[in-house]
Amino acid sequence: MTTTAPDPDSQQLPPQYTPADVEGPLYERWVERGYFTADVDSDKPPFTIVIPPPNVTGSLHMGHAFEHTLMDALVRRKRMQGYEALWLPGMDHAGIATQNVVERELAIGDISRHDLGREAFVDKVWQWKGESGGRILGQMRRLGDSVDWTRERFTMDEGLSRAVVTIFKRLYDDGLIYRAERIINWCPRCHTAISDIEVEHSDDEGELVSLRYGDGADEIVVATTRVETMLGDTGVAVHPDDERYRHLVGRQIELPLTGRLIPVVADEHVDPEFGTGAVKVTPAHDPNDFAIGQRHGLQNLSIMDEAAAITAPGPFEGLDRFEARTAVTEALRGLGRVVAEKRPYVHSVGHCSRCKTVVEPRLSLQWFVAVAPLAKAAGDAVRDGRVKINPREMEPRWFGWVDNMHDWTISRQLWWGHRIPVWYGPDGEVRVVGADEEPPTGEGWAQDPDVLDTWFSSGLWPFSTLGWPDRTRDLERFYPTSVLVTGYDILFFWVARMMMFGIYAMPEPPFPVVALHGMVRDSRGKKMSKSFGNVIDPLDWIDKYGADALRFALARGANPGSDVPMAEEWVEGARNFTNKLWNATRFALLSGATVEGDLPPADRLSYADRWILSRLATVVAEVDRAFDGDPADPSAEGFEFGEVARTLYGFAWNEVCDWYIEVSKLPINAGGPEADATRRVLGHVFDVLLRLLHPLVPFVTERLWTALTRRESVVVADWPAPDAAARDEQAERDMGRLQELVTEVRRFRSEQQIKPGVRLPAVLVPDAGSAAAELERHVPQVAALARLADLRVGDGVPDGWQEVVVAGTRVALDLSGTVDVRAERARLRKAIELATAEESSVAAKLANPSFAERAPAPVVEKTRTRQSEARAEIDRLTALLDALPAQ
RNA sequence: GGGCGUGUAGCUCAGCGGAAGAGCACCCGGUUUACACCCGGGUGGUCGCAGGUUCGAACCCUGCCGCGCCCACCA
Repeated sequence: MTTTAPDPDSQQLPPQYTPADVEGPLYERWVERGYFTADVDSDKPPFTIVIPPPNVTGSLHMGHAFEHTLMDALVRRKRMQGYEALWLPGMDHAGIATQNVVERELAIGDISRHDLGREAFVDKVWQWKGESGGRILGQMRRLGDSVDWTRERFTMDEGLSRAVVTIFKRLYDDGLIYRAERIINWCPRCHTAISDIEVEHSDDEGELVSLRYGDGADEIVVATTRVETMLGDTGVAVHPDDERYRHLVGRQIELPLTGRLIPVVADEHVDPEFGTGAVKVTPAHDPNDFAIGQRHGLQNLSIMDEAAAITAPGPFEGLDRFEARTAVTEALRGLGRVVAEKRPYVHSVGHCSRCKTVVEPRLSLQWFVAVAPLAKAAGDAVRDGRVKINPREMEPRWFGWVDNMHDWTISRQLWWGHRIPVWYGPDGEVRVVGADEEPPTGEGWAQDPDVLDTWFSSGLWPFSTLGWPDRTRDLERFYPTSVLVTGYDILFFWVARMMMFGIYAMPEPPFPVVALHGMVRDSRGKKMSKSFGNVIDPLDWIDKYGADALRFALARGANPGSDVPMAEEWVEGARNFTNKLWNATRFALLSGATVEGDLPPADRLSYADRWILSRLATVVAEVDRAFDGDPADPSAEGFEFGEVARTLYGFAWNEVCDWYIEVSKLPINAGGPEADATRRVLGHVFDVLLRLLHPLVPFVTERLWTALTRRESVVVADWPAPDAAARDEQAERDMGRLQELVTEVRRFRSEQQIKPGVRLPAVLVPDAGSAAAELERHVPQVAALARLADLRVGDGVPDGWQEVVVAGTRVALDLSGTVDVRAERARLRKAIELATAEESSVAAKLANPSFAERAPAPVVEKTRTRQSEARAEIDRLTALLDALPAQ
C-alpha cells in the first residue's frame, strides 16, 4: 500500500474558507510579480480591454463590480490562454458631474465657484480628484481586477489632453467642427449647454392653454404648454393647405400683452389635424420654431437669461420662467385672451440628466460636431460586420440612433474640463491652436472660456490611452482593443463616440465586438440607484462574503444584454460555493491527490474515474463555447458568463463533490494501485476545475491551486485544453446506472423512514436487461453510497424481502419488520398509476400513423423502448403489490 | 408615435421543435471521519391568453393582454 504523506500545505487549510485572510496578500503578490503588466515586447498575440473609465467623483457601485467581474474574467482567461493581456485602467474627469459635486461641497460653506475664481476652483477640483480617485483604485484592488497599474490613465492627463486638442483641430480643419448660433438644450441650474443625450425625457403633467391672438377677422387660436414663451413669439404658423387660415397667411396680427405685430406664415411642418392647426412660433426658445423661423425669416427674440429668468422688458422682467408662466396666464386671462385651459395635460418634458432641472431650449452660440459623416461610418462598421454588437438584438437600437443623430453640441459653459483650443482675435479672427502650436499673443486675443463635453475626451479613450496622437509602440501593438464591455445604457453616450472618433482618427474601429451587459437590479427588480435608496456598496459584501463570492454571484446572473438581479442571498449562495470548493480541494489534499506524472491509461482506471474525466472534457468544451460562442451556430454568440458560472457550479458541486468524491473514497480508503490511480485523477480534476474557475473566482482558486500543485500561480497557468479523447460514453452509462441504483434505494429508504445509519442487507437481482456481470461492477459502490450491507448479486428475491425496481433491475432489501405495509402499498399504487399513464400516452403516440411515417427512426425507436419499459414496469409493480402481506 | 425585449415552480432565471430544468425558499430525515457555509429525500408548473403550422410546440406563425427598456422637435 502506497500512502502519500499528507501534503504539508493541506495542514494549513482550515475547515472553513476565510477570504479576508487570503485576498489582500494574494493581490499584492500578483501585482509585485508583474502578472498584470503587459509586455510590449513579447511575441504573444495581444488581447486588450480598456476599462470604461469610472467618474472620479464617485465610488464604484454594484454595476461597476459587475462590469469589472466580466472584464476580469475575459482578461484572466486570455492571459491563461497565452495572450499578452492588457487591461488598461483609468478614470474619467466627468466634467459636469464632477463640477456639480465640488460646487455642492463648496455650497456647504456658502461659497460659489465664482467666489473662488476659475483657477482656484479648478485647483479645488483637482484636489477632490486626488482624494476620490484613490478610493476607486482601492475598490478595484479589492475586487481583484487584474489591471495593468503601470498604464493607468486619466482623461485630463497631459497626453490625453494633447489627443483632445489634436483631434479637435483635425475635425475643425476638415470642416467637421463648427461654431454656430443654434437652439440648444440649456440647463438653467448648471448654466451650461448640454447635448441631446444628456436630456432625459419624462411624461410630466402640465397644462395646455389655448390663446387668442389677433382680433376680429384676424383672430387665430394657438395652444401652448409654455405660456411665458409667447413673450418671444415672432410669428404664427399654419399649414399651407389649410383652408381655414389661408386668408391670414402673409398678414400681420397683434400679439397680446406686447402690442407687437407678428406675421402668419405657411409651413409644411404644421399638422392641421393637431389642435387648432395653428402654431405660435418662438424661434429663440424652441427647436421646431427655430427651424420654421429660419425658413420664413422670422426674428429670433430671446426672452430669458441663463437662469431662465425673463429678460423681455415689461412687467414680467426678472421673473423665473415658472413664475412668469402663471403671471402671463393671469394677465392674458385678464385681457380675455385665454380661450381654454385643459388640465391635466401629460406631455414629454426634458430634464437635465445631471440635476433633473427642466431643460430650457435656448438660442445660443456654441461649438458643434457635424456628426453625419462620422455617424455614417460608425453605422457602416456594424452594417458590414467589422464590429459586432453582442447580443445581436441590440443592433437595431444602434442603427436607429446612428442613422438619425443630430449634430453634437460639444461646448459647455463649465470650468472643469478640456478648454476649447480656440482663440478669438480683436477683429473677430478665430484661430484653432493645435497641440504643438503656440497660441496667439497680443492685444485683444483671448481663449474661448468654455470647455468640451466630457464625452469628447472619453470618445478617444481606446487610443488616447495608448499614446495617440503619437505612434507609440503600445498603440501599434494593442490597438484596436479586443472587446468593449459596457452597459447598454451608454451605448450611445460612449460607444458611439468611440466608434466615430476611432474610425476617423485611426482609422480602424476601436474594437471588433461590443459586449453589452445589463443593469444590476435589486431582488425586487428595481434598478439600483441613489434615489431609490437601494444602493449597496460592493465592499460591504466583499467584507462579509469575500470578493470571489460577490464576483461569482454577479457572473452567475449575467445573461448577455439582460439585467442582473442581485440580493444578499445570491452572494451568500456563492460564498457557500467557494467554501465548498475549499473543502473539496481540502479533501483532495488530505487524500493525497497529486498532479505529478501522466494520467494512468484508461484500462487502469475505474469507470468512475473515466466518467469524471469524460465529464470534465465536456465541461471544458462547454465553458469555451459559453465564452467564445460557436462560429457554426449563430445563436451561440459567446459572452455567456452566467452559463460559464452555472456549468462550473453544477459540475463542481453535483458531479465532482456529490458523486466522484464519494465514490473515490472507496479505493482511497482501501489503498493499493487503484488508490494511486484515483489520487492522480482526483488531482487532475481539481487542477483543471480550479483553472476553469479562476477567471471568475481568482482568489480562492489561487490559494487552492497553489496548495494542490505547488506551482507558482494559477494566474499564469495554462487554460485547460479540450480533451476529446477523454470522452467515454460507456463510463457515463455505467455511472448513470450507479446513480440510478443509489438514488432509488435512497428514496426507498427515505420513504420507508429507515434511519440513515441502518445498513440493510440487500441483493441485486439481474433480469433480462442486465447481466449479473454488469451488476457486479456496481456492488461496492452501491453498498457504500446507499448504505447496504452484505450486498451481492443473486438470482432471486429472498422470501419476505422488499424490492425496489430501478429501470430493469430489482434491488431486494431485507427490511426485517421495518416495512410500513400501508405506506408501501400507497407508494406502489401511485407508481403503477404513473406508469400506466405513461404507457397509454406513448401507445397513443405510436398508434398515430403519421408519427411512424414522419418521425425520425431514432425517435420512434426511443418511443417503442419507452413503451415496453412502461409495460414491464407495470407488471413488476403489480406483482409487488400482490406480494405484499394482507395487513 | 416608432423600435427592442419580456411574460416558464412562491422568488430570480436557464431551456427556444422530440419525455418540463437550476439556484434560493419550503417540507421530511440526518453527530455518514472534506464541508451543518453540510448530507440524503421530497412537495411544487393547463411554460400569459386565444387561434394556427407540424406526426409532435414552452420553443415557429398570427392576434390579444400584462410588464420593462430605448428612441422621438406630440405645438
